Amino acid sequence: MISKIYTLLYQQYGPQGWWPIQGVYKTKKEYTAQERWEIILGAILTQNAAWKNVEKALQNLPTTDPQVLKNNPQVSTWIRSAGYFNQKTKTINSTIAFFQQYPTLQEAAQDKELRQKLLQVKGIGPETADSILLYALQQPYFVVDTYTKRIFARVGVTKAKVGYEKIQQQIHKKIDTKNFNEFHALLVEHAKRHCTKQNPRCTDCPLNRVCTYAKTHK
DNA sequence: TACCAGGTCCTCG
DNA sequence: CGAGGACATGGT
Repeated sequence: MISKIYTLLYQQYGPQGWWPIQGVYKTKKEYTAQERWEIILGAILTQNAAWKNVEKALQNLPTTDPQVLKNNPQVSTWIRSAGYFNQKTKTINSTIAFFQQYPTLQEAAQDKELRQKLLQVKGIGPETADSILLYALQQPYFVVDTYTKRIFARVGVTKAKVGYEKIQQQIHKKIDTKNFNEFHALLVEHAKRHCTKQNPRCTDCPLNRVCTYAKTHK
């Protein structure tokens, strides 16, 4: 069923080309350090926030250079629009300090225990850690977000309340590593276009033939 | 007005 | 563990 969801969404929406920063990354395979930091910052800023507000915050930053941002008192005002700006400022500082133990981000990516270590950083939970690993460092971890949980629960793949690692493992078993990036992006697009929290649009939903929720909510 | 948006931490039972 | 509250802005 998980593979079927991927196929149906890909047929409907086509390649998404994430991570979504003003279209810049859509054709790139290798990122510069500056671009990787922009992704890391975006991953932190988007915690329970609308992406539009995150973009605004990123545009307010004069740079994504961690040396400039670290412990910079202006950061909390620059990122204000993303919400929770006091917490996120601390998380940004902690994350910059964390990565400074590595010579480069590329070398951090070689650390086999990087995920576990990232989860020790206050403010970095499983979703943010996996967003950093997958999108900034190209490591094979699927990003489970609120959209993934909602769509899977409605379709009937998972129970309403299943843990993060559990649902991630199911996806890791069924989806090819090279498509983790694309699948997550497709789920986000689908959640916004059809599988909204309130009043989902099931009538013309590309998943309605395989969805438990759609069958009971016409 | 109330609710939602690509979470995480802390506390309590 | 799991539930519940705190953290904060901007759009509808």
